[in-house]
Amino acid sequence: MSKRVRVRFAPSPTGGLHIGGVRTALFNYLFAKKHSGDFLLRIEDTDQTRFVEGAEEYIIETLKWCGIEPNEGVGYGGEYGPYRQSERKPMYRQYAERLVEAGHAYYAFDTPQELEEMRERMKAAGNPAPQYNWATREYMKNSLTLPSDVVKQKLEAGEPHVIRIKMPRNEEVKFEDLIRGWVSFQTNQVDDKVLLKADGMPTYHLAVVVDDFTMKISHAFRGEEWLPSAPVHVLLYKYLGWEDQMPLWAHLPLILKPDGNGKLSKRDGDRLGFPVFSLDWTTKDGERQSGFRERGFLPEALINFLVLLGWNPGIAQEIFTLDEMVERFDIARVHQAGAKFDFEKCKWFNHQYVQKISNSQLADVTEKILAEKNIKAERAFVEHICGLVKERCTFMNDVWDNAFFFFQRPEKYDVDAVKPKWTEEKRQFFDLLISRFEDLNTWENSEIEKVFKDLAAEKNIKVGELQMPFRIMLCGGKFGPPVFEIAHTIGKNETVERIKLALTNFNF
RNA sequence: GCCGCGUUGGUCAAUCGGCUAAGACGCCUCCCUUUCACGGAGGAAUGACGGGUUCGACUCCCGUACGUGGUACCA
Repeated sequence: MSKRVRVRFAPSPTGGLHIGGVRTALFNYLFAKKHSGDFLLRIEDTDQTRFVEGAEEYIIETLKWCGIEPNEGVGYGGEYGPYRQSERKPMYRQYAERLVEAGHAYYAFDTPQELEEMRERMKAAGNPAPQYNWATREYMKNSLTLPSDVVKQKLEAGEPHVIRIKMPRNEEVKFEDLIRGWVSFQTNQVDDKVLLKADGMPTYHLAVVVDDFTMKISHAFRGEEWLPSAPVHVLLYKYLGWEDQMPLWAHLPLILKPDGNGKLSKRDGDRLGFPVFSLDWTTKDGERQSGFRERGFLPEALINFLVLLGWNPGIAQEIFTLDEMVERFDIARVHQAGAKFDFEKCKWFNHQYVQKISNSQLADVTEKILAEKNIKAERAFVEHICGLVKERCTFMNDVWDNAFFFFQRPEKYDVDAVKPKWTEEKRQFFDLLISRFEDLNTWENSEIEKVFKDLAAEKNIKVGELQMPFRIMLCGGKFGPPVFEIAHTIGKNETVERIKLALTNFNF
């Protein structure tokens, strides 16, 4: 009987949540649902200097928007709280001290300056990345080098100190990663990580194992950037006597920049013109970072795109509902290699999903844009327009760009599309067309087309040669739904007015 | 530098020792449409390199190269 599946998404509230975080949350969610387990949200706010107001709410809102809500944790309650690490502060120290007593950790009194000096000295001696480890700790101020009475005295005097893990010498630490298989490390290569900081807060290393253990986490998924410190966590489970309760690890591949090298960062969005955050976010410096939601993405599309970045069910199908993802998801099929973010493909997914959406939903978004432009329109009309141009929309807020001419007359004309083939005969055709249109009693699509084509035949001009100028008169450019559909939709009077207006402008 | 992880078309990727190497995005051509888009039909484009193991290697092993991550009292 295996234990209940409990997974957690544990972000730090340091700003907007970028899509790498969203994907980590998604994989956790899918795994939890797949195994009828729990999905919890834990906030890792142990670094008080990096805490950002509002970031926690942002994370919760993102999860809600994406439809991958936790069922336990910050904002959701549960039996294993508190779920904010800052609120758990009092419980970490005892574990760190337990480790000290057992000889697996020690007090270190080195000041930041002393640490800096040590590093400078080592660098000067040719070590590019000095560590506080099995070798250097011998020369530092800690409970391993200082006489015990001095240590006791410092502790009692309340001298600032940290607790560091004492990495063993010449040992191999290995564990089986759900995605990568067996991974092993030599302890000599790992430094004596700080477990408890001078301010009494735990570092990530201590907090993640204490919390995962006490919250009964069964599977721990996190980004690949954590792999190098995994041996510290594995050892901590061992030293704390929780080895048999250690969650199964899975280190997720990174999401990389579309161009060049490195992992996707906040900067790449601005540089290449696409969002990397879930929602719009304004930093306290007033810097605005755009989000997928405001950009016009549908959460289902974003999720669908993200689930396939680093995971593949092995079938040709690419469009999945959340339920289908849950059904097919398998952590063992997550890739080992990082994946480059491809905005074109991301847009394709959104286009697919926009096509499925109702005209009414599209109209909701479009009405807001119309309101901003002070344009009033009947709801039914807006919905009809949305239906007409939907297939041309990649984003939810694309309707205006594809349909503005239904709401206002063109402000300029694509003269290059008309001028070269414009003739006096064509002008006469349109003059006549105006009166033919005015004589019409009804204004049906087919009827408009018939009148237009009959007149073209009378004047012996090819219909195709006339349709383009007609389109330019109505829309201003070479785009949009079928012309007769446009004429029908804007109505007879407006159509006639636009022809007249265009004719006065077509002076070539 | 050291350590970890990785490497199938431009990108996402299938393949679990039998490959004439799927599919999707993007790109190109054609058809539809005398617009744009959608849709349809085609096309170009891939196993980093070198050694093994094997009847047979994209698949397994080793080395090299390259990429990526870590190397903080940040997560």
